[in-house]
Amino acid sequence: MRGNLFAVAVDLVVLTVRQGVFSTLLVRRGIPPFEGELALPGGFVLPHEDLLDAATRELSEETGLSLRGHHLEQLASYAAPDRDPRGRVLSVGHLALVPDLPEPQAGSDAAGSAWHPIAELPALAFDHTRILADGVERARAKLEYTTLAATFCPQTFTVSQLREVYEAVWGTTLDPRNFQRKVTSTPGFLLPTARTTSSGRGRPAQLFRRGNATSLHPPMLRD
Amino acid sequence: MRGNLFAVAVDLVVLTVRQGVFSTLLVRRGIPPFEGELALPGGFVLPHEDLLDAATRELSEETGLSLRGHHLEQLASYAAPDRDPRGRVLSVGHLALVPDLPEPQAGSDAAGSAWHPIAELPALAFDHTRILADGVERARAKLEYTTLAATFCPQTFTVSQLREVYEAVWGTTLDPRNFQRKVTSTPGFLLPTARTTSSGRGRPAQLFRRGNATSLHPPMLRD
DNA sequence: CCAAAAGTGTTTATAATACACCCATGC
DNA sequence: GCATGGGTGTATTATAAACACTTTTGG
Repeated sequence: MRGNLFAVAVDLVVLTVRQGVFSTLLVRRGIPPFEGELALPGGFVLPHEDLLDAATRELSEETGLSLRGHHLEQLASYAAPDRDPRGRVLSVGHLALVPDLPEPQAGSDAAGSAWHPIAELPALAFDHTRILADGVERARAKLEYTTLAATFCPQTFTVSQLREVYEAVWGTTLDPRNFQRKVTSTPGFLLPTARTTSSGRGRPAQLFRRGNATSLHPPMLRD
Repeated sequence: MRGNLFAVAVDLVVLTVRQGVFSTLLVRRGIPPFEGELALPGGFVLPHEDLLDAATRELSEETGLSLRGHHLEQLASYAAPDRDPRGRVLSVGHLALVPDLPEPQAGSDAAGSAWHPIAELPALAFDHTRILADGVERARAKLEYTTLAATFCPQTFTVSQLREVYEAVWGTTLDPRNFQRKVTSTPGFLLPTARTTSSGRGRPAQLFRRGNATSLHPPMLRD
């Protein structure tokens, strides 16, 4: 085997919708390089570790948040020769879509972490601005023709909550009545629950769980 | 920097349509491990090399084929701890979509290479069966909602040639008349040329070049 | 003239949009 | 009762599919 060795890291684009705002999780770096700057959560892969395991572990270590039961997929790899001042580092970007989680806690290598609105992003360390942009683009594209929007909702949710996800991610407004028909008539998108919401004004809404369908024909948004 | 070092390789899923058959390029390995078995073209990334450059170089070295001017994109990374008997190797899979190219030539580390129909694939070395399956799936998905089908065609081509690409990749038949209207009425898909085909039976067809549009609304195939 | 492939027009089915309307609850 | 959000029905419009038909070449 040729001796051109790389360090391999994972970085995470963790996206959510909280209070109607499409947001991502950023850490304040506690160690060099880029100490004190904002970055995606992430770190090096261990010798016998799988990539997805590494992503889950690093997020837990740096923010205290667990990805158990939430959507996690590989995004892309970034390997420009000069992307890390420490040497040749290939980073495998990951995309996680989660519901509104608890506030993150500071952990190893991170001075702290917090949710930031996608609409007003600061500059990030390394090439993380690009990785984040790729993750946001992928998330928006996937919402369009899959049922992944429901991964932003709690375990049970109403049609309105689901609609607010689309509206937050795309910055559009959708007709509540046509939206309702669209999602309830798509087989496998929503699993009906016997329960309804009791809180709030107006007629109580039915609660649903995520269905097992993945693809969405036709797409949710037309250009 | 922690000392968990990986070798990094690139592997290529090179797809084309030749004589109406959706096909991929495979090499016969000339060195261990898996010597003598079929595999995707690929190899290790050099110390200061970018991933796309490495993919282009390795394909050229192993098959003599050039990707200049053709579609090449990153597919995904594969890093299961035991995927390579030589040690920890992360491979970045790539997807290339090319027109009907010349026959490949044997090169370094490869005893030979040839086009194989996607419909009747042999077992491959390493986890290359999985990488190839992911590449084919991605290509099929992208044809549906992008204008990438034209990357399988020569520099100038007719509407019929383009239709044959869709039919070969998906194994369906499409109505030539509706297809014609669909692609010619999509802005930026096809750039008209002054020339027409002179060969063949029937009315000569107009020749087109690839347009600069990328996305295709609405998608070409409905489920 | 005939066969074959290119390309156009028109009808029909289907699906998306707009929006009027009714329902169930809190106050 | 009335405001508020949930949910259904329906007319209109846009789009896709089916297919009859015309065009232009080779033999």
